[in-house]
Amino acid sequence: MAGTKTKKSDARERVLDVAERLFHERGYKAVTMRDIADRLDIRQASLYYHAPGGKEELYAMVLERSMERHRQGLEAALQEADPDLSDQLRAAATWLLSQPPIHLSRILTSDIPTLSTKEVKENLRELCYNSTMLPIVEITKAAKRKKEIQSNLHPDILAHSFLTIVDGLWYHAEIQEIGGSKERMANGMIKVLLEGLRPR
Amino acid sequence: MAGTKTKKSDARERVLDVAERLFHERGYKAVTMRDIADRLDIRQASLYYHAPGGKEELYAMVLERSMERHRQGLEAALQEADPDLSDQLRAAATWLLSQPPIHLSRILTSDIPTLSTKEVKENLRELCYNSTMLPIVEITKAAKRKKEIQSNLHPDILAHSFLTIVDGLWYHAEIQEIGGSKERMANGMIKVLLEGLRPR
DNA sequence: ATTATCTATAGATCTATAGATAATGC
DNA sequence: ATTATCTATAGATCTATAGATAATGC
Repeated sequence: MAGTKTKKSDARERVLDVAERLFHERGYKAVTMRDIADRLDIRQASLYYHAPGGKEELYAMVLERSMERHRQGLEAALQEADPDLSDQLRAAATWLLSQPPIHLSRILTSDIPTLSTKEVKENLRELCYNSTMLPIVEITKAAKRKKEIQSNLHPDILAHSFLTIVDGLWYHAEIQEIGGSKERMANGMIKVLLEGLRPR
Repeated sequence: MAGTKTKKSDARERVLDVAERLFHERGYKAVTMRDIADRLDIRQASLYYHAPGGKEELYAMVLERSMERHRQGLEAALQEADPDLSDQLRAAATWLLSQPPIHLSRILTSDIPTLSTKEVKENLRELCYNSTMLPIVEITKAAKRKKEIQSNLHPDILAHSFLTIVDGLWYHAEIQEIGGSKERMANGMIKVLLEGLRPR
């Protein structure tokens, strides 16, 4: 009698999975409730059972779930990795590349701003920050304390740059075989960030 | 009799100005023809005089014009700057920050993919590449030839990363006073890319 | 004649609501 | 009773077309 089925709500998870895929791939406005329903082989109206608040609520649920997953994944990856920044960044990149691309900059500058309620927007923005940027900010701060790195740049800028760089790797990997796997590219970019392009 | 007015078509330029502003700010799908018309204080249908092909054509015209401007601006900035990479990148960043943010990654991964004709998509993608990435790719290649830098990363990845980093500075500058102007942040990030975060 | 607008409107699409139906679990 | 779907449809919004109008430039 191993419980093979429906822990709590199987249908709900399927809806969120498909919605997440589409929202993250195309952006909030480019996805219709019908697109999501079609992929689930259900009727568009049926989505309102899972998200009575409509499309905005569905998007918020999706973003909350995926950000929470990233927060946990990043923190776990960082705890397991060696304490030096190079390994930490590699571990973070490995986690990020094990998941679908976030498109963080689009989420922050396009998707969230089109939502209608100020409060939801602010909550989601903060959630994005805490889940993706904060973990990276923390390790750069720690590295700075240990004199491992030296920079007068604001840690937020470093963290944001790191995340958008990793996001960008998906694009290159899709467009053409540019030279190796995403993970190799990530390692190369991390080396650049730490050692610089100029020969030492 | 200094010709103060309408060189060729004043109205057309105004339409493209407003459309560019909105499309680049919010993304293709989040902007309606009505949004654009409202800002111009004209009727929505009047836009079809300037863009008979409709919204997609208007977007293509906007993107073509703005990419062409960036190509020229970047090339001019790079020619005037010192030949060493540090100055070249600073000049590029200064130009980019003198213009509204491009949101290049969103254009490439969200806006262009939602267009309907394959040919238009491919042309616009190529135009984006040639106008923004190619100039940066060229200077990194030249720097590599001169042994100024050393890296086995694909130049496209470096160029793309550079552009999305600069794009990201707008976000930080908007959100809160993080520590200085965008130009200062750009210089800081360029220094990181060249010298690395680790103390030399 | 050309340029740049307008009004009116068709047709498509999209979100959302109301209420019915069927299956499962107590 | 709860869960998860369905049908039918209202209402809003959005793109696009047809044809009229007014000003300007030859």
